[in-house]
Amino acid sequence: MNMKEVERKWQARWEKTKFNNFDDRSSKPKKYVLEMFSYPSGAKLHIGHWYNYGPTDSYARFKRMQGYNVFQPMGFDAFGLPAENYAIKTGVHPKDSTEKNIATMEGQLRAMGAMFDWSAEIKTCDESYYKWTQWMFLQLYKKGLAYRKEAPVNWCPSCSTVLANEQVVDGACERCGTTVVRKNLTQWFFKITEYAEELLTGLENLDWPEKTKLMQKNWIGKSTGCEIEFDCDTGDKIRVFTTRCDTVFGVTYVVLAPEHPLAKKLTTKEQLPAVEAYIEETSKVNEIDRLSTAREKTGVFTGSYCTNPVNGKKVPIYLADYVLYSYGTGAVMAVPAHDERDFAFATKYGLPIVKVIENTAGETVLPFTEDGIMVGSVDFDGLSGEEARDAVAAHIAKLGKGGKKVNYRLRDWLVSRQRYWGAPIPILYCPVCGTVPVPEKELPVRLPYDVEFRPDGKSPLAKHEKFMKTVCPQCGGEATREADTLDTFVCSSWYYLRYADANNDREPFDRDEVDKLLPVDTYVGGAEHACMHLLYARFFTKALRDMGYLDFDEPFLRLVHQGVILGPDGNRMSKSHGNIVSPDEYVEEYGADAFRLYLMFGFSYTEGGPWSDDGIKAIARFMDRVEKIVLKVKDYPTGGGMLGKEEKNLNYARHYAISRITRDMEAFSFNTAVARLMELVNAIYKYDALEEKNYTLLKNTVKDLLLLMAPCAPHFCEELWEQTGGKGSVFEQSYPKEDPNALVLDETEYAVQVNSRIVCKTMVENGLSNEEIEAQVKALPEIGEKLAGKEVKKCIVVPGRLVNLIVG
RNA sequence: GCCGCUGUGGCGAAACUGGCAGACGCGCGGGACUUAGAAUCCCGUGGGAAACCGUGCAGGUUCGAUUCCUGUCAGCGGCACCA
Repeated sequence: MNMKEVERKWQARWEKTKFNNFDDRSSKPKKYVLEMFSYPSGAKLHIGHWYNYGPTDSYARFKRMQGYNVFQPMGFDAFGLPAENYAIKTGVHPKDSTEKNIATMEGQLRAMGAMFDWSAEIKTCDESYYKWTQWMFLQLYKKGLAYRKEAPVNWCPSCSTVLANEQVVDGACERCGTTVVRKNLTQWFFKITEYAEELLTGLENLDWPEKTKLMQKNWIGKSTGCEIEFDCDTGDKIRVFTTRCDTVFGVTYVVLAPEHPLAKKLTTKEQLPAVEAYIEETSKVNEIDRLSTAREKTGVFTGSYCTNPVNGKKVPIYLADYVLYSYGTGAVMAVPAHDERDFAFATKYGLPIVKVIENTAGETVLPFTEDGIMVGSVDFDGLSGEEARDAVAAHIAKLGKGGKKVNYRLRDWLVSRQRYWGAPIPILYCPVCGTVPVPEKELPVRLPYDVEFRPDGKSPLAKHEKFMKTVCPQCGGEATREADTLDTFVCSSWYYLRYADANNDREPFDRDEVDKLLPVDTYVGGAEHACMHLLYARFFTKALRDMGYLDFDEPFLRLVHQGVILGPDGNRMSKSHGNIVSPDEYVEEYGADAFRLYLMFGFSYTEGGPWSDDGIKAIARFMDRVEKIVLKVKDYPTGGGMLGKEEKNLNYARHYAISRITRDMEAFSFNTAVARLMELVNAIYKYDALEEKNYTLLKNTVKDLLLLMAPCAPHFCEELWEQTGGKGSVFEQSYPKEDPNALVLDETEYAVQVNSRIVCKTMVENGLSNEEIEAQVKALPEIGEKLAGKEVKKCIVVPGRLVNLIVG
């Protein structure tokens, strides 16, 4: 078959008949199948795109043939850092390079033959889209879910610019090699923590991979503990969070994160130089290193003391970078006897170690971090575990110094970016009225085209006078615009909603349209999004629900992660590894269908693996075999009504394939689905080789083969469907349904074991009782030998599988 | 470092809920067809002469473990400004 011609023919026909567009008037149940949209960083589709979109499209087509009205949109996550970096390097404007890349990718995505509904296409960098991204920001702002506070950024003092984590290599700027420092800026945040509890409990009912749910759960990091207030001699109060308030009598010092607002305030004059040097030093260390338990602990004494509320003891206040300002209260009570980090720190700095928990199961070796009996804790001695913590927390509450507290590791979402290529934050600053949201009717706040990208200490928009200067909508006076743009994750947190009503210019989406199409039934994308994108999108959905814009709680009911196709050397494909494999030559040589089929067959979908093209020829051969037999059988007469053993076998193979492929397609187990197709083809060839055959049965089996295969090789099967006289599109046909009767066999092969070792196999008539099976097995000559003179102590019959005789 | 995942023939991989390890392919070996090659078709193929041994490694639970548990090694993903 001339695949190039066939692909063009069917793609043109689908386009012309709007075959892939969602049918708004259909009464069939809807199925929203969504692949994570593409980031147009390079001009061409890479193997990862094909791997994500090809097999998932086959799933969508499968659902369509099962009678669903399928919606499968596609778009582009078009803002982002790479386009801006490319602009800095080459001078090509991000808008120009992005639009060019998108145009190329659109063409390639069409050539893939996926049934994307292009009428719902979105590009996040279009005004018609980011207008509504800005609108989302305003709604969150109005709802009190967007706020400003100081937060650190990576700062390159030489380039005078903010760096993304990715641009920091070994603590230095990737461009100039200067050591990067942390610097505080006032930035915008979304209050995702407000939804921490619901984001956690909502996971329960989602059909998501368990590992992904677990990762989100750990990311949210709920822990129940106690907040305790330590009064400082200066009159300030330090609040600490601990999950081990049963150790509070063992506190020998308190530690603040170096960024803690009280850090400098509590420092005595004598200690100031040391403290300042330490803070400076820590600003160069990243969080991952700071959290490393293997790294040597460092810290500095502030010179001040505070009081342990439970025993009135004065303890010194230290700064140390193993305490993070972003977690809990940014301060901890240190109990070196019962915490490994505190123990290491106390040992290094010669601080006292006071044991207050005794091991009940043996010797107490410090640091002892498990639950045990409280000692040296006055009235609480003898208590342990939860009971101890409850009692201590209640006591602290009674003292008015804190009490039980639920804490989340989840932090608010920092959405400000000091960059150009993103949606401008729709806020302005008026000397009179303060922070003022841009009125909705003035949206979008347009991203100006003529900007200076060269990093020189000011973000690109801040340098653009015409953009920055504006008028306050409240007082009419002069005002300045916010110069930061939004994190691209904001754009991708609501795109799946926009697809439902992509061309609406009055509102981000019509509520009825969204409630009709959403939630997404099946969402497919990389596991690297497990925590951030997927959590942000869930947060947006919940916030929009609470603001009355939609009527469901979760955006993605089912989630599937495709694996990663690595380079042939087993490394992630990248320019630096020089191991990038382009799909283009394969598609050119074998066609889109063969390439898709190969991706489905050659890898476990959720695992991925190193690229290898061994076997792509086998797929081409398989397709040839299918074509040959389909065209051969087409010309057979009908009739031949016999139903012997051979016919029964063929019909069994046919319905076994239907049953298994249906199950495998549903489960995204594409490699086994294709294997079952191959088996069916083998069975058909075997039957066709017989002298006499039931032509009607053979024709029906071949027809089912075409229908089963259609989602996996869409152009190829459309063409064969047409050539064999099929009416309309093959995708308008119903997916074959299994006949349970055809799958019932007269007998089943059992493995027979003696003492759990296989001795022989035997055919067992179906429907026998366990006792009858046991008797039959014992009568086998091979078994008789083994059992000679021995007593059968136990007989285990696993129905349909095996018999295990235990003899003594 | 922390969180999560993965590890099965020469290779890609299968294996329902603890029940015959290696389906389906690649590769390889043999054969048919052909003047020859290509293509195609058929047969065989975990290791071992065999007893037996085999799912990263060491243990455990069980009549039975690729599957469950403990420990360990290796690789991969994420760690909040890459998306």
